[in-house]
Amino acid sequence: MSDPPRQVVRVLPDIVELDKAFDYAVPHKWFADDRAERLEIGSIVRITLGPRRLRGWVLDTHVEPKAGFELLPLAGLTGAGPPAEILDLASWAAWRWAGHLVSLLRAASPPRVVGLPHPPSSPRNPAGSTDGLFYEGDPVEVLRVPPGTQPALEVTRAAARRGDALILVPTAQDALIVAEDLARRGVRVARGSRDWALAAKGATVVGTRTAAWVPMPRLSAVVVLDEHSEHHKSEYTPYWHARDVALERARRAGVPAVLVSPTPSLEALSAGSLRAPDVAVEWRGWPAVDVIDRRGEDPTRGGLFAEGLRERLKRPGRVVVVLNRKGRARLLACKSCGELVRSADGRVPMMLEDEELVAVDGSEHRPVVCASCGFAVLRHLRKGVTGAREELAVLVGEPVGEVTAATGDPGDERILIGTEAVLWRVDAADVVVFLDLDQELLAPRQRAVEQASALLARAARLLGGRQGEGRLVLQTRQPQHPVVQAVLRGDPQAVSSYERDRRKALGLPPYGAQAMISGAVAEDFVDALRRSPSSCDEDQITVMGPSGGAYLLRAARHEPLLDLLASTQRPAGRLKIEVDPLRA
DNA sequence: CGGACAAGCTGA
DNA sequence: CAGCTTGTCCGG
Repeated sequence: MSDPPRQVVRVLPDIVELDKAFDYAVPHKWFADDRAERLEIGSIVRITLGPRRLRGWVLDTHVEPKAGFELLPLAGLTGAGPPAEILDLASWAAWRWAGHLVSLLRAASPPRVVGLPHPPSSPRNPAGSTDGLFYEGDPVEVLRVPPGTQPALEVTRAAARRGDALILVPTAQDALIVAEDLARRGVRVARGSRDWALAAKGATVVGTRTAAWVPMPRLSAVVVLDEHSEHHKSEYTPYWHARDVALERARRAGVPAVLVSPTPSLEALSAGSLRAPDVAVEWRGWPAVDVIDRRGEDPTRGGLFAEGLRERLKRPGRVVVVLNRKGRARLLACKSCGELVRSADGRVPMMLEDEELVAVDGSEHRPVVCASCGFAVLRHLRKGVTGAREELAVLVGEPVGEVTAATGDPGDERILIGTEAVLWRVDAADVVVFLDLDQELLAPRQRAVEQASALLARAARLLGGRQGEGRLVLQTRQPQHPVVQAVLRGDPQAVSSYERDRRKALGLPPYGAQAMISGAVAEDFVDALRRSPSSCDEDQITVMGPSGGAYLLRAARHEPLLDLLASTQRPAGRLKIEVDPLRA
């Protein structure tokens, strides 16, 4: 009927579950104006699909049209989208986190319409001197910096001196601090995806995790601050990690990356080479620590507050008390010797179930007897934040404010108590108390040790380094635990080694691959995986579960597991896949 | 995904 | 057999 199309493009509609591309003709009149010319890979267009008008991304600008097939014309050209190299990066991420490309393209697209095109046009940030902060020829570097100092700004300044740098930070507050610091130094700064168009013209980019996707035509370095922070991980499926996206991006662009953290993750340490400061310097960057060993207490009374805690709370200044009691913390302690009831290897707490002790991960059963002294009477250790607040107010004889993830701004009480959320609601403190550190250390999660370290590092940042008056107070029955010893000595190395050995032995990420599969159709999907020819041969993928409706897949390496997940047809219905889950 | 359409169930 | 539900297929 109509003229044959001069140009055919392939478009991915913005519908997550569809996950299928369609071809359209570029309208003839787009050649009369400049729209055909400005249409490029990643451009955001409007299409007609069945009865619907939808947004979509151009995946390919020159597709061989199928003969004898009438194509619909594109319905409109909306604006700029992720450029070709970001689209490739998003495809890689879709594989890496077993998700739909559409979800990642949403993260990689400008929040508001941006006009076309976006050639690198503006004046360059001068690419200049490299100073010792970037090792040439060592593509990924892990910089361990103690929490109480602020050398992170030195790193971001050094990165910006190299040219356009991508700087990822955990929170909007951090982004503001870094961006203002650089702007004061005359650096052209784009604030993450909110300044998408500016970034696309060429600038140093500072932002939280979505900034990992912003176009940067002249990327020259990548920096991730507090790379260990869970803020860098997406809260929605697919659960992509900005640190890993940024590392892949740096690798592809052939530019150096620096991962900065007081407590580097094993993922970081296995991606690059570690640089730590002098032992004495690092020690000074951690606050003074008070460990209150609760094993020696009279176990018949005890409660949340050890003897001696009251004086520490009476120290002048802001006091923050942390009690993480959201999940079911099921801790038992011996009534005689006070030792926590744990599995034989000491990693997992045990609870009472039908007249016997069962490890919370089900790995062990034994009779109700304390393993350390043989006493057969145990008691529960429990109490929530609200109850604790009232008790604490009585103990110190002054009002105490309560902060949880759900409450608003903290009041003006001198003493605050809350879940770990309280550590993000203030920006400085004179005393931070962990009422029950054992709950963190023994949480039934693979990453419990790393997460506990991260909490302590956050607290340490609020307190400042050892030259100040800040005090970190830890109530625990495990004073010898590597996490406790590490803060005490201001040296996180021991935790890294301990965790590395443990995870290597168990084949846990990053020394192995995992995927947690849940949702209504999890069972169907896992059946399909089992039937897949590639799952039964040499790749050795094991399926565990279901436990609480979720399956856990494990493999020695990521590639075979991710390839299997990507190549298996997903049944219709709710399916959640989390690669290398943080909990579990 | 959301619609179109076909095949199955129900009611009187 | 109308009227409704459920399932499968398809869109360019």
